[in-house]
Amino acid sequence: MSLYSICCGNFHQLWNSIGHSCRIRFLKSHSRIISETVLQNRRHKTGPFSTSILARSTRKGSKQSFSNNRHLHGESVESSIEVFKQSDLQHLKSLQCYNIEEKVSGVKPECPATILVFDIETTGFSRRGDRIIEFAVRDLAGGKNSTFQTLINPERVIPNTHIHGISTNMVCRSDIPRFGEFIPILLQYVLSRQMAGKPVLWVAHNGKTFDVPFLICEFQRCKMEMPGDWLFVDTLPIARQLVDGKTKGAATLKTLTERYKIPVNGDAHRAMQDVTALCYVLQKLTLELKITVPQLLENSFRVSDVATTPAKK
DNA sequence: GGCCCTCTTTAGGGCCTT
Repeated sequence: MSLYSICCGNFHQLWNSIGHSCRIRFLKSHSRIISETVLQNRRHKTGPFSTSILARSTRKGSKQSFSNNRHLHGESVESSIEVFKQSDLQHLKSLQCYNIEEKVSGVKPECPATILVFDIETTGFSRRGDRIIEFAVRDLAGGKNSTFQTLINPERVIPNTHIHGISTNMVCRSDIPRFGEFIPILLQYVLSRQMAGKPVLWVAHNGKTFDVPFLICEFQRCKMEMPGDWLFVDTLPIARQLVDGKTKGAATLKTLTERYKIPVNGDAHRAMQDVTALCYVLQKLTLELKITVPQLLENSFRVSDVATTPAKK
């Protein structure tokens, strides 16, 4: 099971929706309209395919590696034509072979997890002294209500408006939820997206040392616990398998969007814009490094794996 | 501030996030 097979139709939508990102201030979901092109393509597709390939990290000294097995579906490849370069498609098609088991059963394998790409905006870099002021997430499965974003009231002056454009007056209002009020809404949203008996896989860029510890500290400050079936993946070490990690700026989200020629519109450093960009980057990274969803799960980390210090009282 | 790399490990510096 690859991200390709999960997201092709959704990424097709993403591609078409760039420039039409959510501008919702508080808890309004963003619906997806299924493309007629994708639907038409799917009507003419053959059964599912899968293949096994050898994939190794080429970055010297990299400690993170992903083993093999990728699964592709004919419909995924075909419906992604408008999203990917012809060279990418040729690469994918060259990997295809019949999976007898799937062909006989005719059952399309389900994704082993709900994959949620997310990003936060904060009042600064310190998870102890700063606060989250915006949260955005996109479910790679797509469909209705697949995106969700909200501003969050930090109950303090925002010193870095020049970074994200979010001012104190925008969030320090009675109609903007505090993080403690936001948590149950987030939990309810995630539950609405979660498949029974399967984990939730959160994806963020530099999430291991920034987004996830920030979230954990906010949960702790509100005396709440994260669900035990939440797993996390950081795209930064994955990207560093492809680029020179010692070169300044080589693995930033901005550089990666430029590397893959991903058009980025809208306000810079806003959470949903970065989420949309990261969705594309994730797809491209996993394609280039031949990383499957099971491999992402195998290399994910849990809350207990993140070193955090208590939030300041 | 954690992670990673190296001119390292008895340390120091750069990257990445807002």
